[in-house]
Amino acid sequence: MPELPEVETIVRTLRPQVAGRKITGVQVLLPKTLQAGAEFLPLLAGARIAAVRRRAKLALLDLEPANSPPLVAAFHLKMTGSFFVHSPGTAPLKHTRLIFDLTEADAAGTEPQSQPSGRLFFDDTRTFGYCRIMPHESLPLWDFWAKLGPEPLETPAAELAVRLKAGNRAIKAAVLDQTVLAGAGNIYADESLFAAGIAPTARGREISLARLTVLAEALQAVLQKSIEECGSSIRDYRDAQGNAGAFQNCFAVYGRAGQACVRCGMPLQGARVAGRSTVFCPKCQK
DNA sequence: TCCTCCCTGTTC
DNA sequence: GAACAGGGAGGA
Repeated sequence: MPELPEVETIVRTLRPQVAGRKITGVQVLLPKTLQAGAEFLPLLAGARIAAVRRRAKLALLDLEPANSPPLVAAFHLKMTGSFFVHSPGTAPLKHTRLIFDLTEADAAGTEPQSQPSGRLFFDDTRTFGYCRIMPHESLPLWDFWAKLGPEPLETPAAELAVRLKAGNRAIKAAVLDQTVLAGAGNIYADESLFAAGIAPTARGREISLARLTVLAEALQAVLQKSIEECGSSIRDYRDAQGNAGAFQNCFAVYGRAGQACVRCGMPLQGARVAGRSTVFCPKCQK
């Protein structure tokens, strides 16, 4: 379940492995994974990977085809998407959905080498993830992209607080809503609500702006800390070098229903909020 | 605003 | 062999 810190870690570990290299070919092993942009596949042979970046929970490859305008490949990893660079000739794995064959990084002005020197695999066990290829200039026209809220780590907490206050739903639903702020998922929603002492079911409208600012700051802190720990590895998350993160060792509430609250010792409570499994402390969170 | 569904591997 | 994990689309 890559959320913002995990996708950021994946992008950081993928970047040095593929940036500057050229694509020599693409294999689509599961058609539905390529959710849009199949018509651009013929342009990819010879395209240079100019940048690897993140927005919200999306991993983006900026591509420069040889003789046409820039493209972007936008990947949503959902729960089980992952990247890994294998040696040339490596056969697809059981859950490999997409393969980009790559050359070595090219020196400026040189022709792309004809021999592939690596294969970028997009693996996705549960097939919820997707890739969309589109012209770079079309990115703002993609509805999901256009509706994304601000990056929580690049936005003042006070501004995030105002956005969280809108609406009358459970505050956890607002934190998870990518149009309110982009990048939080179930883990970081629960962890930030605990850190801020706010019950996940509290209604945004009824929480003071001061407390919502505390929540926004808590979210920023927990995301930042998790990035430093290279994300949370529960079940199968790995970065693009196959390494696990360590932030799961810092969880105060996520996955700890029935265990003692780290603050007051009371048993943590499990519940279902906003359609998601939720853990909170009934005493510390109001 | 809230619920169901998509999907497969793991756990009970 | 059922319950569960969950981001986001789509419908009630």
